[in-house]
This record gives sequence, structure tokens and C-alpha cells, in this order.
Amino acid sequence: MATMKEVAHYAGVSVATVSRVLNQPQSVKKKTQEQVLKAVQALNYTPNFLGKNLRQHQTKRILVVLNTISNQFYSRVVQGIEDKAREFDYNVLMMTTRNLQKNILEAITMIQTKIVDGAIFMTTLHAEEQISELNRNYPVVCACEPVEDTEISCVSIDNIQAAYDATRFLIERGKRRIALMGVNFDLKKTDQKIHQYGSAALREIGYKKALEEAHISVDTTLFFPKGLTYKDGASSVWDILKLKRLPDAIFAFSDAGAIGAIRALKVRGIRVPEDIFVVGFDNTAMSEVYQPSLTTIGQPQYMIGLTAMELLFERISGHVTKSIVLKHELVERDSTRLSV
Amino acid sequence: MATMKEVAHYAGVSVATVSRVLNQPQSVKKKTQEQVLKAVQALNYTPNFLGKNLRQHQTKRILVVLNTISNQFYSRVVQGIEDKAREFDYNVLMMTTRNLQKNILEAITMIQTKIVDGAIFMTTLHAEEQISELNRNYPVVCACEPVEDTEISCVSIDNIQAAYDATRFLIERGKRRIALMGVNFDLKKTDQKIHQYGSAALREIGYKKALEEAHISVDTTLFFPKGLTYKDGASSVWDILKLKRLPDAIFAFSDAGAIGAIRALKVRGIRVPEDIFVVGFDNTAMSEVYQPSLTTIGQPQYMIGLTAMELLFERISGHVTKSIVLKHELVERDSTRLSV
DNA sequence: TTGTAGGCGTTATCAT
DNA sequence: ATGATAACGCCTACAA
Repeated sequence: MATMKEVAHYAGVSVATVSRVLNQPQSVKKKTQEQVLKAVQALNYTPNFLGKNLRQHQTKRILVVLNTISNQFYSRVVQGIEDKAREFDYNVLMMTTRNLQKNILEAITMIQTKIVDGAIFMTTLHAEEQISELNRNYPVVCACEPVEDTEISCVSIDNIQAAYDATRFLIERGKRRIALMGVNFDLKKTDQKIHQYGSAALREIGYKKALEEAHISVDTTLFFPKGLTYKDGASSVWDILKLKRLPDAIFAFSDAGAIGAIRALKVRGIRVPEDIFVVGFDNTAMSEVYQPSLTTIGQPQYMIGLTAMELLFERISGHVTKSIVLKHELVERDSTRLSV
Repeated sequence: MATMKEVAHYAGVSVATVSRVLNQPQSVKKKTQEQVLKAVQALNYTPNFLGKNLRQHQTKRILVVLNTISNQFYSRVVQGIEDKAREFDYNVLMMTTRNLQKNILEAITMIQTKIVDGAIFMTTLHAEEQISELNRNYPVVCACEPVEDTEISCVSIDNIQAAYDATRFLIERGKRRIALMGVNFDLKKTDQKIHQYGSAALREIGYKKALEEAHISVDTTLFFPKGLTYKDGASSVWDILKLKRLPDAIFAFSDAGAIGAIRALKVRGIRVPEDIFVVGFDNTAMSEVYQPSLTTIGQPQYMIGLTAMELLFERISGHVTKSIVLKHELVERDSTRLSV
């Protein structure tokens, strides 16, 4: 609550000296330093960063914007961001959008109004244009989700290839009716700008590519675009059970969805992997723990975070823009493995 | 990038007028308004909140400090915080401490340096003193975890009672060797200040109370204070298996730990609930989805968040301090239910 | 209705 | 080595 001026007065020096003691102590006589520090203590002074930031045109803070923190996946990405940020003495703040455009705009405002030096977006849709616009004047990086605008730095895996790998994996094991579970991936598919619809759209492309290669026709009645949660997975299974012919495999765009599906199948007496194979996405902790353990596409989450932060620093200092694609991996577990 | 001054110049008015157009339009002539707004558009002006906040001594932002976002539990609490915050036009930022005191201090600095108007702490240990000190001059609320300092507003469940209920539930079903899995709860137990060691310490007290009431002696070889993750739960089971006599029930302080334990038990051919009952904590989504589904103590997460934010507002405006205890519930599921 | 000017708490550029 | 003083971008009496 005490201000620098008061400290200066108390110590019998000028504000300039106080500032120096705090920022470049070597340029102040030892004795004066002590006086000032004593005053700081006595008045319980803490600097007001608003003033400092205002003056210095930088905050040493960045913002991470994500849909929700309930998704295990992001925790590790954020860890990567934080570790890299700390190297440069930056702090990492987070903000949640809950899939509401309104909240993304709020986040954008935070950057425009100089509360932070830049931002990493891990959200899809809802505001591509505004983010693009923002990117023209402020440092922005996108992570995990693809973006259309090539002027925006972006780091993610190759979602098409990843989905292709998963689908192909299933086909090679004799599966031909492969259900797809995820979000919105069949919306507005006539539009050219597929990347606008996020990673899910890309994964759908990879899936189709694998099917076509194997001369299997795409059956859109096998698409269940409910969402990524346990509940979405389970609820998709209720729909699946209405089909005349059941699928022989499910490819879900999230581990949670996959597990929800397995659970719902079990309830109906349908066994995984005996009756149906299931593949998830993200390789979160649960995929190893659930029974049966889950075959899934692993993303290098920590590395994504680390890289995103690096790109943001480059953007903050030099306006360099670049995009990076990191390797995924298919982790085989019991949900696609028939015991001998 | 444009400043208010430039807008004023462009519009041929004074900065005061520009400010007024933006903040109290009714006090400006329609025509002048239009001129100014045109200038704002033309120059792509966005206000700099550093200046604004500095001047107004408020930011309309609060900070939520949590250990990790990988814990499902917090997502819902944060949702409650956000919903209430939005009512008052506040934004919610989050920061992660990863259980490092260093990071808590960083968070404390954020408040002292006026980047936010107040903070909600959902972390234990590591910095009680500093938070107490902070609370004297800045608005602070603690949630989920108990705090010693009665001057700090706090909202949580009655952890003693909750653990008592869970333990008693098991005892009533004939269980007598009940293992405990959680964090650090047996550390420094000689110290008076039990609340310093967080909810886990309180839960241990409730557990003991139930045992004593049933004239069962407390066996500390049944304590497994590894942590709250899947891995911790599983790894605790390896230790449990080394015991001469297995427990007939496990009470874990997290759902994830409980599920990790069940999984590890299954691997060894030990069945839940037939051979061992398991109870978790938090009633997260997974507890319903796992097989067997998990009996657990449910916390009113959303309500905790909502209430915490309310308390913070009271603290911000009037320096009112109060603590609130919310109701928990025991949710019975398959992990403690023998099929007929 | 609008403009002038002072101040919010810092830092940085001058002098001294 | 230290002190005045002018920014930084904004808001708000007070005056006009």
C-alpha cells in the first residue's frame, strides 16, 4: 500500500534512488542502499507493477487461452509452456473460454489492453477471424489446434496422419466398419476451409483416406459427433446400438470418449476387444489405467507446450512467424489386442 | 498501438472527450461521439488497461491459484468462480503452483503488485504464513483446503465429518482393516497445527474417530501417504500386498488414487468389491464410469467455487471475513456393494 | 458540452 | 552517486 514516494521520503532520498536500489543496486552507494531497504521494510512496500509495466511497455506475463481445464490433456502442455516461460522470467496466466466466443473475445481484450505480452491459444473455432486480426498487432501462437491463417505461428501434430495411422491400424486387423466419435467433424464440410473446423476435421480426413486406400466405402451413419467427454462417448453408444449392423471398431477423438464408450458397451454385454476394438486419442493417464487398457494416439504434449512458448518468444522479440509439426505415436494396448 | 492522444488529435477533440465517449457517452454530443468513434476505428484503437487500472486502482480481475489443472476436481470449482465473477463483470485468471512454494510466492506478488484485485487460493501448505500476511492488506479467500488463520475467508466441506462418514460406512459393512491412501497425512502429527497439513490431516482425524467409536485400534501400517494420482494409488497397492494380512477395505483421498488401486488389485487377481471394498473422494466423472463404479465422497464443487467468489467480493468491497462449510455427500456405488 | 491540467506509481533522461 | 523532472496512457475535477 505504501508507494515509492513515501519510501523515498522515509529514507530521505529521491524516488529515483529508490527505484535504482530496487532495479540496479550496483549504481547506488552501499550505505544509501541500506537506508532505502530499511524504509522499504518499515513501510512494507511492494512495487506497483501497473506503473512499472506502463512505463516499460512490457509485463513479462503471457496468457494461455483454453476451452476448459477439465481435459487432462492440457495440463501437460501447460507444464511445457510454464517451464520454458520460467527460463525467461515470464509468468503464465490461464483463462478459460468454455467454448463461448464471448470469452475468447474477453481473452483477446486482455492482450490488446496490454495486460500480457502475448498469448497462446489452444482453442478451436469461434473466433478465428478475431485471432487473425489480433495476430497482426500482438504476439500470438496457436497450439494443438490447426489454424487457417499462415501468418500465425502454430504447433501441433499431423492430425490427418495420426487419424490415418489409427484407422489403418484397425483395418490391418480386419476391421471394416469403423465408427467415428468426436466433435462437429461433419459440420459444413462443403466449405473449403477445413482447418477452420479444427483437429477433428483433419482427423476425419485421415480416417477417410485410410478407408479409401483399403477400398472400404465411407458410411456416415457411423459418425457420432457428440463430443469428447465420458458422457458423450457413452451416449454415442446408445445411438450405435440402434444400428442394424454394429460396427466392429470405434475410433474416438478423445480417451475419455473412448472409455465412456467401452463402459456403455460393457453394460450391454458387448465386449472390448472381443466384439469391438476401440482406439482413443491423446494417451492420457486413464488410457493406461482403464480396463481394458486403451489403444490410443499419443501426442507429445509437453513438447507442444515447450515449443509453443519458444515460438511466442520469437514472436515477441522479432515478429518471426513459423509453424511446427511434432510427431505423434500409436500406443497399442488391450482394447485392440485379442488375448491368445 | 494507437493511443488516446492520437485518437483525440485525429478526431480534432481533446483526450478528455475521447475518454468520455468511451466511458460515459451520454455526456457527449451525438455528433462528437461519431467523430471520435470514427477515429477509434480508423486508428484501430484499443485502450491500454495498464493506464486505466493504474488510474482507477482496480483491475476487475481476480486470480485463482491452484496446484495443478490436471485434477478434474478443480475444473468444476473454477466454473463456479467464473460464473459468479461474470455477474460482477470480473475476469478470472488462473495460475499453477505445481506444489512449489516459489510459485506461490510468484502468485502472491501478482496480487501485491496490483495486477489483480484479489485471489482465491486452492493450494495447501508451502506458504500459509505468506498468505496470512498477504491477507492483511489484500483480498484473499481460500477454498477446498482448510486454513489456520481465522482472519482468512474460507470455504470447504467438513473434511473430518466426511472421512468419518466414509469410514463408518465401511465399518457398518463389516470392514475392520481399512487402509488409508492419500498425501502426507501422517507428517509432523505431533505439531498442534493440524490444519496446516491440509484436508488430508483432517480426514485422518475423521477416520480415526470412526475407528475409535467402533473400538477398532488404529493400525498405522495401513497408512499409505503417497499421493493422489492413479500411479500413487497403484503403487500403494504394491506396498499393501507386502502386508502379512491384507486390509478388507481401502479409503482413498482421491478418486484417481482409488481407481489406480482397484486397477492394481485386479492385476493381482484381488477383486473389488468381493475381496476388498474401496471408497474414493471427490465424486469426479471417472468414479461413475470406472468398473466397478466407485463409492466416493462428493463435494459440492460448483457451489464451493460460487461461494468462494462471493466471499472474495465481500472482501474486496468491505473487508468482511467469514468462513463457510458446505455439505458433502456419500455416493454409494459398486465398489462397496456385493451383488446379490 | 468540451477543454485544461493534475495525478495514478513507475522508470529513464538529464543534470548536478 | 544522486536528484529533478518528464514521460507512460488514462481518468476526472474544475473551468470555460
